[in-house]
Amino acid sequence: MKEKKEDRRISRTRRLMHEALMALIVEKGYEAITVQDILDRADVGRSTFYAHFRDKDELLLSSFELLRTLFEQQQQELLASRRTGKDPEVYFVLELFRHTGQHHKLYKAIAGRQSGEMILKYLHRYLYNMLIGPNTEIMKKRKAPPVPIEITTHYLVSALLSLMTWWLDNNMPYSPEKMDEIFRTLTAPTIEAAINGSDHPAKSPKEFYSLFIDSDCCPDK
Amino acid sequence: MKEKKEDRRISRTRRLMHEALMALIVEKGYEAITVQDILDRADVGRSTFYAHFRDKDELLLSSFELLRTLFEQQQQELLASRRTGKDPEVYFVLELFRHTGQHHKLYKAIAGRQSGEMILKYLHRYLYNMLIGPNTEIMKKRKAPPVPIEITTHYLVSALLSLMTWWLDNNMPYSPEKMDEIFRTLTAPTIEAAINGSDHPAKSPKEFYSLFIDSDCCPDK
DNA sequence: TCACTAATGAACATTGTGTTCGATAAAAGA
DNA sequence: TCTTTTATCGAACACAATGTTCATTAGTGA
Repeated sequence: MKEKKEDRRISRTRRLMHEALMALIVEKGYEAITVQDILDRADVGRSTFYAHFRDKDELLLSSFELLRTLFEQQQQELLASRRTGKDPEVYFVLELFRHTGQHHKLYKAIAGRQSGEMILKYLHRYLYNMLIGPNTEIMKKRKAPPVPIEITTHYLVSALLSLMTWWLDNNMPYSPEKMDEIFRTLTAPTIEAAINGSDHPAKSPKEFYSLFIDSDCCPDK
Repeated sequence: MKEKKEDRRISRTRRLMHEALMALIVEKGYEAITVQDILDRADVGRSTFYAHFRDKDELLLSSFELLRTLFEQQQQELLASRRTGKDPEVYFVLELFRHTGQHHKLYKAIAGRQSGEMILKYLHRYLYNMLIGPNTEIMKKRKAPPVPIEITTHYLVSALLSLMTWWLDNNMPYSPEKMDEIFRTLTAPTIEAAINGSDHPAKSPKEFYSLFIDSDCCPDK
């Protein structure tokens, strides 16, 4: 059943503070926000703030946790509802882009350019830990990879986050489905090369740079 | 030749402040540093600091510019010395990894985990602007790419920076040459797919995820 | 040597932080 | 509805850090 023990005043205060923070991040960027700004916007007393959170960072982290829980619950429901269907798969990255599109205002405040650096590091670690287990499992059954698994995982998480923040910071000019397709286009060949092993070895520097430089010579400056 | 107009006291003071900042970043992280910390470490007066820099950020940015100038000068010299040789190519990413290895203490302070988020954004923009021009040039001569060039460029810069910071934060367990090879292994197939156009279209989500899930059937083809 | 100017250090106003506590108002429980 | 509980208020406080000012000191270049 419901664990509805929480005082109405508590939820109200916390909601007001979270809303104030989200609005302020979009307006002036996380670093520039003072606790006083949050108090004024949320119309909440100073001591009330410190009764709930140690500081600004803890409030932001709490907002992030709220969003993460929302996403994970939705994933669970999706997984349950599809278990009986013909296609039981839930594609993590696609669903993440969809969830981001659905709650883009929250995501923009929490994971966008204006948010605190701390959150992006936290997100990175969260996704990294999510991937490193399965990835290591896979590696046990394959031949030795040309690139260490920790690096590949780190790389893939950075790649996903870079697409995500680009998308948010450019006001989401593409659909979640398109972004997922872009992600797959950009990373699939990398994954095949780095995890499953490639038929051909790495290109030499010369070959590699010719991808950029085009047939004419002349490296810039 | 020399523009040696600068007062010895000025260079001395600036050097002391830069050194103090670098040491403090490694010790306690950029965000935790106060101006007072820098003054104590550099043994410099309060008003002297503000005579040189508006704030902490400007000092860090100045350190970054020093390093960037060092790198660019070295690149110019390298380019000049090799112009007469048999291999006139200077490979940017390889040279960047080499320079990083050579000055790893500075790079770790300025571009590592402990540094300010601001600098990484700055670096990202710097590298992005460096690549977006040539990339767009190339695109004019090719067929329409499956992924917009801005996204691919953003993606590649993030990928390079993620490898760079991983390398620094893990005490550089590989040689610059190895890191360059890893970079090429991970990005070359992506570049071919995204910039030069791919023979085969993006994998479907199902195919894509089977790269990870490692079902019994083999995801070749 | 001398004119110049960078560095000093102490004082100061200002802003933001985080804590405390009695009074008040709103909620939960009977 | 009445009572008990407790979250919030608001004002005061000590503290830490910022950024400015200015008269004084001392190092520099010519």
